[in-house]
Amino acid sequence: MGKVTMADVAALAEVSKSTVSQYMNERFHYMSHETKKKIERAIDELGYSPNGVARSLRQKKTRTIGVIVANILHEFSTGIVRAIEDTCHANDFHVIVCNADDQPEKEKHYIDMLRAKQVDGLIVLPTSDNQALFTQLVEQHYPLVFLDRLIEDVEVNAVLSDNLEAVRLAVEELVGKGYEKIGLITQPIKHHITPRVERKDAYYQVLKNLGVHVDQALVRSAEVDDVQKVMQQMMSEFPPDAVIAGNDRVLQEILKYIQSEKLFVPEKLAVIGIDDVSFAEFFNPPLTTVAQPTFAMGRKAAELLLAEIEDSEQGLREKNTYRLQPVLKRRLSC
Amino acid sequence: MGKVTMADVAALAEVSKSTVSQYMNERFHYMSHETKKKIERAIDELGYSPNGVARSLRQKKTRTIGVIVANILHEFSTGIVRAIEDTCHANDFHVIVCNADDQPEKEKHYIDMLRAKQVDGLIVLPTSDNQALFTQLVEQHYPLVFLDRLIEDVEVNAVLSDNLEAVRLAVEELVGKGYEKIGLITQPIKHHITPRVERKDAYYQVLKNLGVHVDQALVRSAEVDDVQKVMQQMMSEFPPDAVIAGNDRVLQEILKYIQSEKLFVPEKLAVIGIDDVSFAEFFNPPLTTVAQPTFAMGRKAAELLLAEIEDSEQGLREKNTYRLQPVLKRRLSC
DNA sequence: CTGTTAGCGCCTTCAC
DNA sequence: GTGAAGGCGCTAACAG
Repeated sequence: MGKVTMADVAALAEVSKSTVSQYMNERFHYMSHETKKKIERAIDELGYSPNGVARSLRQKKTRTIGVIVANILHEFSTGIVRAIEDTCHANDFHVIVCNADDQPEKEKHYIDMLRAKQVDGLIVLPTSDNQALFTQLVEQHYPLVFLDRLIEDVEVNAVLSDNLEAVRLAVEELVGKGYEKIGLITQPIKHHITPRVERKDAYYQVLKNLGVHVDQALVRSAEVDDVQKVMQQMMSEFPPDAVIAGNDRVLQEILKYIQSEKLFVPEKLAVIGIDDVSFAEFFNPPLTTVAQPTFAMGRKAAELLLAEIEDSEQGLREKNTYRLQPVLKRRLSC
Repeated sequence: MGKVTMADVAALAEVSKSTVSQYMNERFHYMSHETKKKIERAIDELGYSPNGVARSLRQKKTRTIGVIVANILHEFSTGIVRAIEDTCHANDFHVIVCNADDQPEKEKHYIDMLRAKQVDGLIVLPTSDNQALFTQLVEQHYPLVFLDRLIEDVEVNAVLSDNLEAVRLAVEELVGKGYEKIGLITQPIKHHITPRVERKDAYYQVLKNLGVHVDQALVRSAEVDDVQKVMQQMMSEFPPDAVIAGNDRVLQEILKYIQSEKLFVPEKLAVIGIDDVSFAEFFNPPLTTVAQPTFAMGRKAAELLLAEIEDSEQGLREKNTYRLQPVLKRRLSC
């Protein structure tokens, strides 16, 4: 019943609070079978359940972590969050999820609130170049892991997908099938949004290695709302025979464009998306994609964070960036 | 940092802890401008930030709520969670999200953990008929709101979509367009999974009102993994000319079946989904759906819960079930 | 094996 | 206007 305290249990069981505490923490090395029974009885007679806040205050551990994503509505974030939650649950941790919506102030605000709440650590998909803030966290040895994105000069463990490999898979698939004018559309390239930068760079690099000429007109970046317009332009000015969607959001916009123009896929335009999407399998036609290992990424990040939390030494170790491998899902859109 | 306490601030500002406390809580009714300044200075000199855990212990409020969904990977839950998070954030609350995966034990475990953590309230999409547990919470006046599903005899505020109306919109649209053999596929009907029950009942009722004969062969329930098989059977034994997907998961399976059989939609089979899905708009053909007001539902639930939390009187008021209105999204699949 | 003591960091009367 | 004292519920030495 909420307001039953350890003292009540102790009183009823006729022992002291500390004995009850021992019991609760399963430290009954030498506890007599008898007192154990008495305490047991008292506990369920009163319906006692320990107050986690008091314990947290005492132990300076909350067994809670914070996760800051851009927007949980994005499939990628959802997968990440689910994986983190699972991993934490397995370790008796809880997760507070926050949506920063790519707003630096919101991100900062959440970080402040979470720290005030004494969460034991943070997994963040940094939505902004909030360098100073993160540097400060690092200096204070606050357990922190980055996911999907990196921030320069902030030394933390980070989990990313191998973006070069993702693009390589996509491009080689396309080139292998004989496509020659391969477009790439990404969201706006901003310095700190690692996947966009890396994928674009990879695109050039892979095509170069393959000896394929790249026309600048085929490489475009745009806000989600402008993707259809950009597609339109590209198709009329310098029509590609295949297009790579830089991520799931872009893919959706490309599909809207295709739908509105009633373009045949892949005959008129082949499509390949980076990021697997829930509807890829039964889309018409089924969509070939490069799936990021979302689940594995979330789990890895959670594992790294929990390790940092449980082992304070860990905080001093060298930090790494882990690259997880994407996989090509061959379907029929190219 | 982090270990700076109110005492430190008090010492540096040369006032007492309580004065600092007053300051932190903006209770400077009569505080001299001077001490205010001193405290201010001390605070940012030390980079002080109050310890939420200690405050929570003292105030018996954590400004955190728990949300238990079946699985955050489902679009419906994602939307709900996002709306809840937004509403809570606007009120300076945090949200701990848990995935019960339709497992009663997991649900119970989460509820226990969350209560131990002293969360101020719970929003749950009850995944199981854990009646006793919920009844107990209600008796203890623990702030609790149900979402999407109801549990008999548990008197709490609940937010559901108007399932009768949702089905009515779908059926009338179909009948209006001249379809005569309208199938319905839902996940297994279990007593406590309100939307499934209500939608199926509504289907019968609406068709009856319209004077349309219903053939039992057209009404099927199946686990997600069996939906394709059931479609197969239905199409060969008693082919409908239109099918209503009882929810988003079922819709996806129906679409897989359609994809694998290369059926033309809507010529060969019209499709209408209850639950809007992210890809409906650009699917081929664009899918007509009945959208549940996911966002509004989440927000409403959060508002009800926060009201219960902030106003203890509220807990004694009569509880209601709020029905939010779905809307038909006319596209081209029927 | 169990009890005593002393806080964790904050808030809140109640004096001064 | 400000300070002193006590306590929220639990844990961790240290005695016994």
